[in-house]
Amino acid sequence: MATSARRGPYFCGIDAAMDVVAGKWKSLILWELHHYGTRRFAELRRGLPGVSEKMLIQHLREMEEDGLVHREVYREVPPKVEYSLTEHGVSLNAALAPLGKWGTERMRRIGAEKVTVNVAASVRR
Amino acid sequence: MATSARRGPYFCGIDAAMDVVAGKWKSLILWELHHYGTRRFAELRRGLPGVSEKMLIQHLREMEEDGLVHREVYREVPPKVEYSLTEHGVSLNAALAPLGKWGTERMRRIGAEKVTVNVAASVRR
DNA sequence: TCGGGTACTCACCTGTGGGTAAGTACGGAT
DNA sequence: ATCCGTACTTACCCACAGGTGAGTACCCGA
Repeated sequence: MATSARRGPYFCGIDAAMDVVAGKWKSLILWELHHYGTRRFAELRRGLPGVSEKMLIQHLREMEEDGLVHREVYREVPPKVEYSLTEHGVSLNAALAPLGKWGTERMRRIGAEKVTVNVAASVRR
Repeated sequence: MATSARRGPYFCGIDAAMDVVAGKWKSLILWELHHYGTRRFAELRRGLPGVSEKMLIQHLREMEEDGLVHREVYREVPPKVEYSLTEHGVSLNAALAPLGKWGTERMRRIGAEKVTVNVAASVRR
């Protein structure tokens, strides 16, 4: 994978911000961590119906590199790892809030559906 | 191309907003149109050093579909087309402002460079 | 007459983002 | 004895985002 850069050069601030948020699940991870404060790997996986474990880890690692996410490992058996937002992650999440509002408004306008979380299915597997 | 959907379903507002902004140049087009009010195709191309004409058009068409951009054609020779933001485009741009600030701060933190616009080169070709 | 500028369209190609599926090491429950 | 759950890692595969380069129809300036 060679741990892609995400260090510019950028055209502008939006460009730089989009770079760390780009990725199918990153904004959702951000939201999930903000909402719950602290989450374990499997909790995140269940909270984001449809993520593959590979992408979840990859995104978490990148967000850690980018200083958005803190990773706390408890040397236990079975393994336990807790993820949480750093100060930068929290501020990024705050900066995304107006965008979220705009998006919600857009969903209303175009009558988009929300993802139907088939809880039964996602728990089953 | 089959004009991809961008109509959800979405997990949340951010998801819905990211969907219309996703694309290497869209946020920059938004900024450019916001800054200048109205821009012609070739002006945009020159304003975004590195865009391919194909992507510029494709993005503009999608943003028009999404109701962010207005396209005004003047039936002249040589052709003249003016692009500008719609009300929704303007509000999206406003919603992106805090994100832009955050990104600018991040650039400062990590010491990222700005894209060096080699004007000579981009004019030459 | 040639080149450059307008705004595109079309065909082709490649890199990579993201998905699938299996494997690992360990303990507890059934 | 087997399966489930923890948190991953690895290998493989494919769709598609985005780039390249050429073509179009017209006019203007050198």
